[in-house]
Amino acid sequence: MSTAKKILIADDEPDILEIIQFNLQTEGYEVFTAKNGDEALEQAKKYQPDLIILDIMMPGKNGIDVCNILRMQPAFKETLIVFLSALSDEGTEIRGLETGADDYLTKPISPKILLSKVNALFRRLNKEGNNLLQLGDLKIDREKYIINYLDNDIILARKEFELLALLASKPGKVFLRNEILNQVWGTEVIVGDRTIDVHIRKIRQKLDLDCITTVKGVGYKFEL
Amino acid sequence: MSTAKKILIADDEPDILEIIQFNLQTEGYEVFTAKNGDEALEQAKKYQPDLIILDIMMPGKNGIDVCNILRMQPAFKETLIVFLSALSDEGTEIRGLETGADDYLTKPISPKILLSKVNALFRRLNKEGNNLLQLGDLKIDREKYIINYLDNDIILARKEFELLALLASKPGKVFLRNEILNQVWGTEVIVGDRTIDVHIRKIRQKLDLDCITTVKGVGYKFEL
DNA sequence: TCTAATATTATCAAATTGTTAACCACATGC
DNA sequence: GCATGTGGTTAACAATTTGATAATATTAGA
Repeated sequence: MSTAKKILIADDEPDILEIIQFNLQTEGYEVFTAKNGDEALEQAKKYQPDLIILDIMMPGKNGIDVCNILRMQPAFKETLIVFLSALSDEGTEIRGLETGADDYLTKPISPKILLSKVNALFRRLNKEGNNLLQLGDLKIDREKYIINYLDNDIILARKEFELLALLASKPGKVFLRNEILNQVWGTEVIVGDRTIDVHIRKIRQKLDLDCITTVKGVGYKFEL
Repeated sequence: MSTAKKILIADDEPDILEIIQFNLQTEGYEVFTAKNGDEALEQAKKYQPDLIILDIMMPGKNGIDVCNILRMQPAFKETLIVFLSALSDEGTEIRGLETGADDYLTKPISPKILLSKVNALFRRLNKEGNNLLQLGDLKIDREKYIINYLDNDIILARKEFELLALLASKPGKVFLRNEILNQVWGTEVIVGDRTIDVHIRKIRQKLDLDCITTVKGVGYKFEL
């Protein structure tokens, strides 16, 4: 598990700052605050947050200025930036987004919705790359279509791979033969009784690892 | 330059569909539309859009259902999904975002703002600022259309280049034949079964480097 | 023990991909 | 206008892999 995500909030209204801070902390985020644009820049440099929530109207440098300054620096090219403003006119919102922000939210906003939006942003950000199951020494990469056991790549044919991926998607769960047929073969195709067995056999053989258990009369399950 | 980004819009109000379609097309996006949930699923499967804009209240399957169904399929795990709804109650919005959507917009919305939001989403998604890929001894310059291997320039034809550039954009990832067709050939053109193979063959030949692996029944992947 | 369920093995047809050559469209230079 | 070259697609066939089945052996459990 990675360390908690860091969020910096900049707003000149202490009340709002506090409410948001409380809600985000409750959700497990590490939160920093700033009361104006210059403080926001300082804090950003100091803590390198993963997400910055910027009010637009602040004394001194406003939010858009801050965003511009940040986006010019390589260190903040990829940082998530969200505006949170009472200004809801079209021009400002468009300008805000074109500055390179990832979202533009308008006050008043429910803390829960803010939280959902923040979660959605992080969800998208983290989606980069990793589509793989890690099960002990066994790695199943759906994107690369590779099984890796103890650093050895194992080549499975399509059906074999899909079957193993299915079983391994819920370790311990017993998949009925019907479920397996539906998931791997689809509902249209009809195949004989022994087809599943044969594929299971091939997986067991290639993996050389006792990880698929037969539950007689029911189905199969994956377990290390 | 890669092909235009594809956007699918699903809404049961023809007027809205048309306005949004027009605005997005003007901006250079390739737009598909659907009048209800089921149609949205069909179109999504058919065109593999980069972004899907879903109305929530639609006859038959509603937007949230559609999102749920899409997110369960590997092919749509990474697709951008945005809700656009007249429902502005907190519960729905939160549920929408937790379903795995990237944003939740409320009607009425100014076309310009929608455009800005869409642009912002694509901006974040495309980490590609770098027009040249460096992969071991292989350099791919998307701007100049030049491949260089061990200091030798290799001339590839356009389709060959785009195909290689696509595969190399995510080393290791297996690109389905469908994905390849959509990305390199576009959705309008229909080409025969062997076309991809022939191009792959030409690349392999010109590159004289074993970097493209066949995953039978699935697709191709680039790997050094 | 006895039986139904599963494992194993070999085999073969079907599906998938590789390879080559031919064809057409289009651009280029003469 | 005419040869020439290039890029892109397809057709035809070869090579390969896959996955289903049949036949048989083995096992778990009532």
